[in-house]
Amino acid sequence: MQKTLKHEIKADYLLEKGIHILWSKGYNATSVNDIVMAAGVPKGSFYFYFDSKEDFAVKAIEKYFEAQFSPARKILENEDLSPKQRLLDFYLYRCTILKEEMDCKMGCLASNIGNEMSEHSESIRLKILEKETLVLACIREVVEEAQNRGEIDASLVPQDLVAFLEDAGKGAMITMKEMQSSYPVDNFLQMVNRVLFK
Amino acid sequence: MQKTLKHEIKADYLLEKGIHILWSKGYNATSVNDIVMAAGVPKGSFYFYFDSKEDFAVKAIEKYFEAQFSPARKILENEDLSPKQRLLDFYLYRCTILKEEMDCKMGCLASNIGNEMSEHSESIRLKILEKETLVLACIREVVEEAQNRGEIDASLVPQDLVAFLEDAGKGAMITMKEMQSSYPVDNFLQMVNRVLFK
DNA sequence: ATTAAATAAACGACTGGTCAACTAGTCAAT
DNA sequence: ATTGACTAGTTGACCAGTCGTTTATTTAAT
Repeated sequence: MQKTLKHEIKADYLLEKGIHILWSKGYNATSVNDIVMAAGVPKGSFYFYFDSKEDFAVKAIEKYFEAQFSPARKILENEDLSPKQRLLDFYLYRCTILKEEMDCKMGCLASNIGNEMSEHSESIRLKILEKETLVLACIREVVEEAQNRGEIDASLVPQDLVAFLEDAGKGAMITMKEMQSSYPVDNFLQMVNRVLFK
Repeated sequence: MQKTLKHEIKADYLLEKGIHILWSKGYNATSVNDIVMAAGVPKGSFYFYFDSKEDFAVKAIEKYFEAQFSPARKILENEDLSPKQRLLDFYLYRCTILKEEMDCKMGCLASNIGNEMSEHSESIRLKILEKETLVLACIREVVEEAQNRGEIDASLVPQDLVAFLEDAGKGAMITMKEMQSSYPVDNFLQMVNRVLFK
């Protein structure tokens, strides 16, 4: 068991170092060499901890979601605030991260890799789908709560509304990368306010 | 000048054959070999017609926009219909293309390449930005017309509305690829109707 | 004769992945 | 307590193949 723990720790270290490269350069432009060099680990070790580059990417996506979504989820589940306020805070938080932490240039790892690889790697596609479904479910719960309280137009189908908002955010993120400006994300936020408050 | 014409024709032929590969596989996963093999042309010729792979991509994006946006633009400029109806038709048309012609798997070349390459190729980034700005302007014109006629809520800033809709469509397209389902795009369309009709 | 165009071969660099040799530590049997 | 078998972990050389690009040369049209 000690071995297994140690194994996991080092695999996690590789992931930690590799995620940012994968995030910034995408899948195909990131080489196994890039990853092991960033981690200061010989190439052979990589294949002791991961079956393949694809396997690494799948695990990187998993780790990415855990790291990124956890704090956002806390906002969503903060019982001190009204559901609607939680939703607004949630989107504000995520947009702020996008803009500030990543200089409007990196977007979201899952979205980047998903767009690049969905057609060509089923395991990557399914992993992203799995995680995004989870995120959608969390948001939808709060939307339903808000509708029950009459804070949000109850004629909107929660699933559809949430899917639309997530997609709109996704698109704004990509345009943000293209423009290297925060305008699309700011605009998205303003529109979210408008939709949710209408 | 005859030479130049012939030159252009063959360059165009290369582009035509290469665009679909670039579209489907993305930039990094598409090799110059893939392109010349698809066109049945020896590799050396490629570099007679294009400075580099990057140059090829830039020109492919240009050609792609011309081919894809032209018919959509006609819908937008059809004076027989009201501006609002034109907008609805326009989005319906583009979504239909996305779903049917490409089996929910390919999305939009510009969006794919933009997301993959914006951070790493300034020439690609700027070309996409240029073309998308043009598209935005065309749509905005019709929105303004619709607002003047009172068909669309005049309190919405046209630029912001159009940017938001385009981004939402972009995001829906990516999710469509991830889900391999038309739901995101159908949902987008329904939401557009809701926003424009409100 | 001039020159655009076409071509195959080759370039060095790099790719994802393999592998046999090696180290260090564990544990059971002596 | 010491041994030897075993094993998790480590390592860099190496593989066959591909990458984007360049080149020298040939072909074809003017």
